[in-house]
Amino acid sequence: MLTVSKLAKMVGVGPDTIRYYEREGLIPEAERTESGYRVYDEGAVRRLRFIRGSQRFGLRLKEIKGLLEVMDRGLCPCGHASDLVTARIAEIDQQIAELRVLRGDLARLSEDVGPDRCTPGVWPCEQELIQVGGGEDDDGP
Amino acid sequence: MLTVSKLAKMVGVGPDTIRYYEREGLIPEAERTESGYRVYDEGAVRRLRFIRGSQRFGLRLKEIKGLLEVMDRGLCPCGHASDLVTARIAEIDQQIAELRVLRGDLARLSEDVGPDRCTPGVWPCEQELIQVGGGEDDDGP
DNA sequence: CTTGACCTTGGAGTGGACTCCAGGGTTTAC
DNA sequence: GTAAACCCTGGAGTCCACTCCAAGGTCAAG
Repeated sequence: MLTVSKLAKMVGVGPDTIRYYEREGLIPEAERTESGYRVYDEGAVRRLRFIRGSQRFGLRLKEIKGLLEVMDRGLCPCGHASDLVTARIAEIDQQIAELRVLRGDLARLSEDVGPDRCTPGVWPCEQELIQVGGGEDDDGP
Repeated sequence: MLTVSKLAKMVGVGPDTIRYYEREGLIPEAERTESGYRVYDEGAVRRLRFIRGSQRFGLRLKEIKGLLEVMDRGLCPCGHASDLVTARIAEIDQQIAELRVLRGDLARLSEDVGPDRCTPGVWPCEQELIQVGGGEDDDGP
């Protein structure tokens, strides 16, 4: 019989996290001892590992909850999971693309701006950072 | 003479954002009209453009505040800015690397798991998502 | 003179996933 | 028998950069 912090240790989270997952409905309300302590079995370990594993793949608790609800109805969540994963891949590609652009901008910036670039009375980085056209001035309705 | 929302429009932010920056000390307390309205000049436009420009480069308000404080002391912030930018580049490289790993994992996952992969009584994605070794069991102190 | 668009303030809410707290009760080890 | 280490609860705090709110004051157009 597992107490909350033994379970926590087994899956590599804090006890508060488990209580939080319970509050959020990701795991069912735990059985209790006479004195009110939560008790868990191997099923809880599996469930928590599933949650943590899904998180490692960048799924959000809300989405994981959806997956678990499908499983709790006895259905296979693979189709649903596959959709989530496909969507996440697209998001990641998007994110990587954005980061690459940003990285390019930063690299250019760091060439132009440095400790040895300072000119009396002028702050090169200010110009670089302001970047003309910074204001998205509305061009009238 | 610019009111808060005219200034806001000029730099492409909401008026609340400007008041927020003031509260946070990124811009000095604005001059006021007799009736207490904030009034701004071109300097405020420059300052806000600097803030927004720095944000586009992924700098955090706290860091930007640091840059502005250097500038307010009459010094060139380029060295400091250059450090921040270098650090940010490293962070971004790290982030891109992590995202690439994650993307690879997800791609593999989505090959293994799909609507047509379901086997009666078995949920392929559960195994895939659990990933053996999920628990960072402590191996003793 | 009225209407509506602005301005003021302090404070609360957002999202995501925890994390920590006080003020109790319980169990375990010595 | 007592001290340490656990458990419980509800609620608040964390980070970040806003964003929205109510309740009131002010200003410009017609």
